[in-house]
Order: sequence, then C-alpha cells, then structure tokens
Amino acid sequence: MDEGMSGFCIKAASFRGSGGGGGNGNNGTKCGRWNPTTEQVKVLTDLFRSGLRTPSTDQIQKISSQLSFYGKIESKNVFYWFQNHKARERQKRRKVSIDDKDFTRRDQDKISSPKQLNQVSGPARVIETLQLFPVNSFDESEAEKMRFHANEYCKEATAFAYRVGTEMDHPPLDLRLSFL
Amino acid sequence: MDEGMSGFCIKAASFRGSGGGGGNGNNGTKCGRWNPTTEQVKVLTDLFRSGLRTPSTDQIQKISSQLSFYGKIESKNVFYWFQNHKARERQKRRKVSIDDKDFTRRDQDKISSPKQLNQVSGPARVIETLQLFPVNSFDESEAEKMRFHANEYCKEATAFAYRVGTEMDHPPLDLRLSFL
DNA sequence: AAAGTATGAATGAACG
DNA sequence: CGTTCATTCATACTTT
Repeated sequence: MDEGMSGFCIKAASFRGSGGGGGNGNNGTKCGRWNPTTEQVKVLTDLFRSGLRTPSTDQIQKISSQLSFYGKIESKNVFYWFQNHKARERQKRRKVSIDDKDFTRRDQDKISSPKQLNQVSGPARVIETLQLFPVNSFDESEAEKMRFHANEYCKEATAFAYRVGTEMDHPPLDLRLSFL
Repeated sequence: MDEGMSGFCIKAASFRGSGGGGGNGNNGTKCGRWNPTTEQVKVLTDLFRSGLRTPSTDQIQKISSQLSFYGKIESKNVFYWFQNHKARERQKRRKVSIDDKDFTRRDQDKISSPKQLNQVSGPARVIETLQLFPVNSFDESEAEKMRFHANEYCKEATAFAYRVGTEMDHPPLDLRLSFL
C-alpha cells in the first residue's frame, strides 16, 4: 500500500508487549515518538497499579530519571503516559460496560432465516474490585493535591454482579437507522 | 487491567461475508479481533456517509446495540471503526493530493471507491449530530420510520450505575519503587 | 503459499 | 480531563 512514512525515520518492526523484554532496544535510531521499552512500561504500570495517577512534576522527574536507564525517555513521556493511561481506563470502562446485551425486545415478526450462531455476547467482563479507601503509600512528604479526595464519587459502590446469560436469546431483528 | 495483551485466542479461520453479501456466517467462536459482518459494515458506512464522523458515547452505544443483532460487537468496535475510517479517509486524501509531482496520464478517477461522495475539501462542516433516515436494505417493514425526533435531548434515563470511582488502588504488593 | 492489501486495535501526542 | 489525531502493530483477507 505504500503508506506514508512521510517525514521521519521509520522503525524496524519492534515488538511491544512481548513479555520478557524481547530486546526491545528502542535506543538507537529512534526518533519521532517515544517507544517505551517493556521495562519502562512495566515500571509505569506498577506505579499506576500502586495508585499513582497524576504524578506531580517532581515525581515525573524522578520517574523519568529512573526510567532513562532503560532507554531514552523524557519527562513529557511520563506525563503523557499517565494522562493516557488514566483516561483510557475510564474510557474503556465506559465503552465496554453497557455494550452488548441489548434488550431490544421488538415485536416478533419475521425471523426469516438469519443465522444467529452462538453469538457469545460479552465474555463476562470481570469486575475488578475497587478500593474504597485510597491509601497513598508513597509520597507523604509533599502531598499537595492529594488531599481528601475520596469523597467525591460516593454515589454508590454497588458491584453489579450481573451474570452473563448462558444462553442469549436473540430478539427478532428489526433494524432501522433511526435509533440515534 | 493492562488493556494491552488481549489474550491469545486460537484463531479459527473464520469467514467474513464470504463474497456477495449473502451469508456472512459470522464466525462462531472467534476471539481475537472483531470481524464485522457485511451488514454491520453497511450500516456503519451508511452512517459515515450520512455525515457521522465522531459519534458520541451515547451514539456509539446505540449503534453497537443495534448492530449486535448481526453478530458479536462491542462499543469499542464501533468507536475504533469510526476512528479508523475517518483517519484513513483523511490519510488517503492527503496522500493523493500533495507531494507527488508527476501528473499521471492515467485517469485520476480510477475505480476509486464508491465511498466518497461528500465530505470533500471545504469548510462545510459535515453534520456531527445528524438525524438518521432509514436506509435499510433488507428490511421491508416501513412501519414507524417517519417519526419526528424533534429536538429533545432526553438522555435516556437509564439507570446505569455509572460512577467510576476507581481512584486509588493500594494492593498489598511491595514494589521497588522507593525512588520516589 | 508468499506477497500485498485492507482494516481492527493500540497508544503516543496533543488539543479544547 | 475528556476527546481527537496520527502513527504503528497485528491480523483477516485478496491477489499473484
């Protein structure tokens, strides 16, 4: 297809996510955008999982410094990484939650002969246990913005244990584009 | 978490809309990546051609719900579809316009694609929130198609537990993140 | 079957 | 912060 590759250097097919640091030495001829190594990603992920979500400038600096050992990295990369990771956690939760499992119970007219195979709707998305007590273990020296923040989303902590139907019965189809 | 690794499901060589529309026997147990049926693609394309470019979350969910009849689909699939379709439309357009100095003697209007009619270069902003008119092709029932939608933005008072309070998470694990 | 193409998915970067 | 753009990776599909 002869894509663009217009502009900057190209990359030579690196693998990402292949656990165990598959020699993803992005160091070298790498320009354009930051391509984190598996080690870098792991550390960042650990930090995130530990509860870090919006690191301060100082934290970003420290993280960046530590991560620079594994490869080229800048502070802004760390900043963006956390921004994106946090945003996407939320975004994904929103998109994957109410997706399928449509209850469009329209009139049962004609079934024609559609081939609804075993449409496995929703592979039982697991619900991670959310902590109600944010305990920030690190950075107790300059907890600036991390004040009492645990009092904003207290609407309901109900973990809807919705079981995914073992057998999804398909409603008769009647699709119009007027659902928007 | 780790949206990365989407597991690894054994690929089962599925068919996608094997040729002419007819039986796009949606694959049965296919995990890997979403494989849209021809009907799904048609609806999405119609929506796109109607001017929809970046559907909102609500729209995405509605579309996904409607499309779930034709086969397995999730909201994120719809999201990605529009993102990709828009990006690639732009990419193609950008590539065929600038640079490339040679005027090909050949016809510029090759086969192209039947998927470009509107949305040309121009400040004319395409409609973002549009009213869809039925363009169904395999649905002969014309019962309630002319419904006035008015300008009611009733937000579908569905009681979805929506709070996402996944703030801090403090697993008992201990990392060597002492450099912070 | 290999090579090429189309496209779903992921994510860095940045905008508003 | 949520949303959007750009680029890239992975894979389904097509062509040779």
